[in-house]
Amino acid sequence: MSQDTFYVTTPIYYVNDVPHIGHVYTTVAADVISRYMRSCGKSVMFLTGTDEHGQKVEQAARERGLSPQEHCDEMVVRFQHLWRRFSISNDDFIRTTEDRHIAVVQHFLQKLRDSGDIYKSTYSGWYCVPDERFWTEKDLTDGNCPDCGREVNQIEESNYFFRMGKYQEWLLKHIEDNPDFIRPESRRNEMLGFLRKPLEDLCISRPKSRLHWGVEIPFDTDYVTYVWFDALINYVTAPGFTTDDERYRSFWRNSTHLIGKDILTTHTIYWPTMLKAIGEDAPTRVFAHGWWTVEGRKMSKSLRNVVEPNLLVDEYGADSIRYFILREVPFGLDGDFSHAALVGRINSDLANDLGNLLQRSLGMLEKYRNGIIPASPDGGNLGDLTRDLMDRATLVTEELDSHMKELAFDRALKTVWGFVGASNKYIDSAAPWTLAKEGKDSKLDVVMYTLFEAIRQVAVMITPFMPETGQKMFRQLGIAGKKELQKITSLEQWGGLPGGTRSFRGPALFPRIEEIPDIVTDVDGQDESAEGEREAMAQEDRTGTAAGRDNSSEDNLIGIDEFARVELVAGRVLEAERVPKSKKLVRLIVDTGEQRQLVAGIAEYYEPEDLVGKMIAVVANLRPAKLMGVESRGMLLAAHGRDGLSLVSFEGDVKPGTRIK
RNA sequence: UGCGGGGUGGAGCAGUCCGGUAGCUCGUUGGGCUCAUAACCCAAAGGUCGCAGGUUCAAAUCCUGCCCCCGCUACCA
Repeated sequence: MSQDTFYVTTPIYYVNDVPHIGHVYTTVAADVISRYMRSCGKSVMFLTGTDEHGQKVEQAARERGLSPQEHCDEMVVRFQHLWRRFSISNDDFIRTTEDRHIAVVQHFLQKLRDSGDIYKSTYSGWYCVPDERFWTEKDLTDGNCPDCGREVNQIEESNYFFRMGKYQEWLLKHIEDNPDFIRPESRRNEMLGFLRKPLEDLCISRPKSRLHWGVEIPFDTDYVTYVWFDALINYVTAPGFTTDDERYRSFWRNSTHLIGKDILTTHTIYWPTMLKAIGEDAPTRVFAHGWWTVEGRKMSKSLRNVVEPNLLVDEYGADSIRYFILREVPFGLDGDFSHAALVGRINSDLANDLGNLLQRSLGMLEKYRNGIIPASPDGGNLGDLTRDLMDRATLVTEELDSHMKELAFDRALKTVWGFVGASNKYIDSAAPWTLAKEGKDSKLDVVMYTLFEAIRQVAVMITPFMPETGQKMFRQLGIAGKKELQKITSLEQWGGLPGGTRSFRGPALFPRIEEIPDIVTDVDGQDESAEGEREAMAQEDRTGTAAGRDNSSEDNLIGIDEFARVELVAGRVLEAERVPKSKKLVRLIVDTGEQRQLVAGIAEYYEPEDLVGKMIAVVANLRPAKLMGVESRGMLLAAHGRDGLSLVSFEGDVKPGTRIK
């Protein structure tokens, strides 16, 4: 029974996030494996959804003047709509703010409480009021908030903790005994390494005074639960934990979590121990895939519009993108998303190899057999060429299956494309045009039938990856309505395609793309600002509040008020010396009305002694930072390009501390 | 600066753990075919496997040192 079920999940995406290629990647992978398993006749459950609790959501909602729930209801649509565009076939979509989920989280918490695995503890630490964040002693920068540099207060706080440490040995053994639990192997080793250190207990609550928008702890209404604790439980909520036990168990027995490599710890340490503590099994498999760079660079705000998923679908179609992201890079490794590579794949694999195979075959069928696929030749003199192709089909089906079970999507596709190549070669070797010319009708029947059965098998195999394309192919093969002939199960035996089927030649599956579209053209020439944008992006990822303003990325104009916030002053360099062991840093004491210490990365261009006495321009209200242990309060201005660096200076006499506008 | 990843024909990669003809895709060149989306099929050219030492009968692969690139971090234009 359990062998016939298959359960796969994506992470629940943070509802504030702007959907990007990473979200698409995980979700498409989950979709492909789901479609494949269904095609194999399994009972499949495919779950995705959104994580809707937490402070950032609360905050973003407040800024928009909405209730958190209203805010979520609006934001969630961006994911749901995108998944429709990408032909995602999820069976359920869970939102952590749904009653069904909240009930399970509370049940979970109560059960842990009852079994004694939750305890309350008081500790003290440092709290940054404006940031609403808690820091430990060692987080602090010069006694201030490491995030904003502002003052922090020592407070005492009580919270609930889950006795995670108690399960360390069990978990270690579980990982050792189940080599497939954490995949790929490099990630498994990483977690085994992680578990060499003692596993600490996990804080699972937040006082409502700090955070309201969350699942209330059932045994203490002054608290809500930690977002991760809430989020992970979605995986058992959806299949019916506590509400439909039979269904839940049948799916949980064969469960796969697909995740990005950044959330490995939560899924392979927190989650299994949480389940263990309430007497439930760990998920069967957690597979962590890699990250995408874009055009060779880390994804940044400016690059993001280059891979904005909706634009990609507009430009290339969902199937091409689905194919590319799974074909280009082994699942589990990092990869690069470049339009040149994408266009290369589309032209070479999809247009030339696959599309052209169908097109030329249909052309011949029309020419030689009026578009009707001849009857299946019964046994006898098939010839070596035909036999070879049939044998190869069997092998390919088997290979595909083993790759799919391993989630090795790239190899699965390579295998199928090997067969596409063999089919193209079969045409050349069998030379139907010669057979037609020479009037060798029965031989031509054999070749045409073999060819179309091969194409049908290709269509079946690629349908999980490219569902629209699969359907187009079935339509052209004249078997659009014959669902049984579209499933992997129909490949067990050669010859499913009925003779006498009328084909419908349609437009090319994938027209060649001759030029790389101009969504890419703004990629270059942004090097100067790449740094800042990278930072902006990182910031945004953390806060996730960019949704409203993200679409205005072209417009980087600021208002005078915004500029006015930057406090620029003139300053005289009093002292300058190299920061020991640094490559570029110079420590400066500058008189800007008051004396302040700056650290500037200009040592490659200026000798410290030459700087003394110079007037420079300084950003005075920059957040202090520590560079190689030396505090810098402000930043000097300089022009910096490929060919060097030049300090901004003044034309006439200026008094230190003079404001620059 | 620390940690991690990497340097293999024009491009992108595999091979490195477990030494022994250096492989794949794209591109290039030549040929074939004419059914097809200038597509398909065949063939060829093209590589000091980052550098320098060492171990070995034999090193892309093992050892030592060095150089360079990328990511996180760090050294704020």
